[in-house]
Amino acid sequence: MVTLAEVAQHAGVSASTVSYVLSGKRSISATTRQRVEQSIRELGYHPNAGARALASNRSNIIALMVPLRTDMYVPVMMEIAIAVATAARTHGYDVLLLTGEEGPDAVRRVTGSGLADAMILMDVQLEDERLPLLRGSGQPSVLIGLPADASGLTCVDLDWTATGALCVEHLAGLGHRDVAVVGEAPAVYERHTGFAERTLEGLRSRARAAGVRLLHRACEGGYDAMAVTLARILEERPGTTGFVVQNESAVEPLLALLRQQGRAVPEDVSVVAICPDQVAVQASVRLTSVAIPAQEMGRHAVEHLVAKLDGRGGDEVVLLAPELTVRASSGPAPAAS
Amino acid sequence: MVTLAEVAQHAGVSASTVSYVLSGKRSISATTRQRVEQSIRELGYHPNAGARALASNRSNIIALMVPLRTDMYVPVMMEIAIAVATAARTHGYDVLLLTGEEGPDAVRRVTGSGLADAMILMDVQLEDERLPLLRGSGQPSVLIGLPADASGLTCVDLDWTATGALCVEHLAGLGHRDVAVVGEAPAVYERHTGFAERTLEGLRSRARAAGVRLLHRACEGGYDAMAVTLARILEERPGTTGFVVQNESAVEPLLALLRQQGRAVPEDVSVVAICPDQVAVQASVRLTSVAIPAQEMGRHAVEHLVAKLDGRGGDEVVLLAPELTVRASSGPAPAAS
DNA sequence: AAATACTGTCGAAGCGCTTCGACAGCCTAT
DNA sequence: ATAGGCTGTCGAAGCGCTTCGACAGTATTT
Repeated sequence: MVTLAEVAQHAGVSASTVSYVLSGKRSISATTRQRVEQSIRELGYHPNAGARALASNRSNIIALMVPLRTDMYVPVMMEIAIAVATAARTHGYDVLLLTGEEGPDAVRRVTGSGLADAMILMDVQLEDERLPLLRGSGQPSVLIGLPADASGLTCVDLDWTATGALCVEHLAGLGHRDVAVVGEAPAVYERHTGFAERTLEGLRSRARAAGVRLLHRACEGGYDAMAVTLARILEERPGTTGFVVQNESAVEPLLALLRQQGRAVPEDVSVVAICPDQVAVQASVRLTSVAIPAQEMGRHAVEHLVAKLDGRGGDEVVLLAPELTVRASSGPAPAAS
Repeated sequence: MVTLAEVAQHAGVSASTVSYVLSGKRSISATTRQRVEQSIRELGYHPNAGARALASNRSNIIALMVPLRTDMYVPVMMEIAIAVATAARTHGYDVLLLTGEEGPDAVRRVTGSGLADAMILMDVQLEDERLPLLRGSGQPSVLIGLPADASGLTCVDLDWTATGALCVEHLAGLGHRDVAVVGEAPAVYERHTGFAERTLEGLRSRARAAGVRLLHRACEGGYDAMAVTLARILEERPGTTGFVVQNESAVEPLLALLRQQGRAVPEDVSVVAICPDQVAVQASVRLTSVAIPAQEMGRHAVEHLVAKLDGRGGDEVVLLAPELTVRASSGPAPAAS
């Protein structure tokens, strides 16, 4: 293992000079700099992470806490995680992957040990037990998701309320008067996941304003669960002509079931999905959808975190505006029978 | 930030004693141990990761390199990543998330800086440019995936050759004589990803042995691409009654297309998928499938890595035996028309 | 020409921990 | 009783880096 001292000796300068070349914190003459850089290259020197962290009190690591459960949105999580890792690297940070398993303890551990300089939390609940700790620790952090009380915290999220409203607006504009919402698994609502509840809120309030009857049903996803859910929806509201689906694993089953029942999409029934674009275009019918901008959320989170670490910018809630893309799954409501 | 020295003072012992209590590397009397542990709790002490890494030359971090591209198997990747993180924690390790983006440089960086004690590589190509580096670095590592030359390396993977064989065997046993394989995206084959090529090998050799005609087509996935692929398959082999699908995003489109063409599953056509169980049971037809044991692979990788770090066990190739679960998508071949 | 301000470099201290050798006190075997 | 072996604890060195203050040398100002 090559050390700073060896580089210094090889270049004929002192260790501190090499350090300053590396960090740029003091001016160094061009000739010295070049000589040092040359030595670094020749020797294949890499600064030792531990020593650096100890001396500078900075680890250059960002902790990313992902949910352990894989009952929802796996590809979205993955996309965010990769976006975070990639964005972090462009700022010289590495990413430590924490699973939700340890829960709040992980926050304590990472904060206490100086393992990471900052944290990004995903899958935030409305009342999340990690938040008091985070507020108390003084550790820079960004949430992906929006808790009930965001004071003193920086959050990045899609504007789910607006997302819900947008879906209803689209369907209402096409003349649909009975709209059913196929939601996430019941467990998601039970643990008061912000995005699910907010979407519902947006759906409902816009439905009220637009005179649309709205029926919401949680759904586990998968073919069988969707079959049951659909049957119950149609029993209760036989005149349903519009569907909003916020559950990736219910989309394809729903389309299959509708087809099977002889309901044509979009002629008889319109479907709007809330899902990543990739899912929307790969479905058996190109779906009109509101995209979940996973990459953008990950990138935003990192940018804000880095800003905080650099002493720029403070707490803030960033809500990304939803965008609805019209594809082949939605059209005018059929003439009332 | 509480330090070792403060704990020592609080407990009325020397710093080294506290250190030995923590590491258990020397015997400590019960009373002293308890007093120290008490102080640690009272003060809320957490060892500083950087200092520890510097002094012990061990970071207690495992680097996990995941592919950047998300063109395949995203949920599988995520599941492996989470399994790795979880398993690593039970051994006292944290996981650093590296994306493939940096490529071989990431290996150099992590190895050189002592950021991580070991690496796990995913998405290994048959001829992977990271491998020579890894061999040279002497850094303990485990691959998830199997390169062409595994000498001097530890690898964990599903036995894809056997997986392919198993699929054909199942269909052949049911009397199918014309089997089509819907594979991964062409790019996956072009970059010589081990699992894809090995599966094909297994499919082909067993088909030959069983007298089954096999037609393989790469497929991007998604509805449109699957439609084109299916049309070409049926044009070339109109008598096809069995399908093997190794592409998550082609499964549901294929089922939809078959339905649409009036081909009943499993009466007219049998489908065997290679996918995680969760996908198989959530599909619109419960799929006969060979499971991809993501969790198990992640766990195995960590166990082997930890063994290496502890000086136990050496290089080894672990191939997990595939298991085929019969569900509702496969049945006897229809009587020849 | 003297005073002042930069610029570029160095030496040394110190970050918080692990670990080695030393050693005091005690127990066991001769 | 004495040598030898354990046990439990301590002090000190050192891991590789950053950073502060010092300072020599040169440039700028008065």
